[in-house]
Amino acid sequence: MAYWLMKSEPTTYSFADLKAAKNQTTSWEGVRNYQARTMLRDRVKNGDTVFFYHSSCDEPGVVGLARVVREGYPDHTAFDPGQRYYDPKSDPDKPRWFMVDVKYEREVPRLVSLAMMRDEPRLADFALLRRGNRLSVLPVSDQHAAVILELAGV
DNA sequence: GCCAACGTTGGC
DNA sequence: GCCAACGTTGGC
Repeated sequence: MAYWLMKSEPTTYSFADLKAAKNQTTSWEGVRNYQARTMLRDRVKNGDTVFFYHSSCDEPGVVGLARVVREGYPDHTAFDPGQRYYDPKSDPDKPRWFMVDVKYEREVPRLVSLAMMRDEPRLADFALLRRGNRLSVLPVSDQHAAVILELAGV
């Protein structure tokens, strides 16, 4: 099983929103970056663990764990002109964007802030911490995942 | 609100 | 194919 980190702005969709969602599950829609798209389509698998990361907020960091419960399928929000994530170039017959479903797993005993991760030498080469990183879906190695879980008190 | 770091778009 | 302009992300 692999580990992933997925970013969400809590004002848009928070970990609490996921916990309160129907079946505590949501589709991870709206990813409009090709690198992230390819991961969602081809690499994210059922049962994988997701680190739920809050971005653009008071204390950015990993706030909880989720699990992948449905593998990549077309992101239909790209087909609807009324939607925020509409993309006229995505054709239902040849979808450009993909999403997965994730399910709430647990909160972490301690929020793992971005600052904490930056201070952790064992995370020095973690992609999230690289300058200018803007990917909203990131692979997390087993080694990095173990460190994050340790910092989280899991 | 500022700004660095990208990604995308479109003229040529 | 190049590259300037523009838009977005996201920390601070």
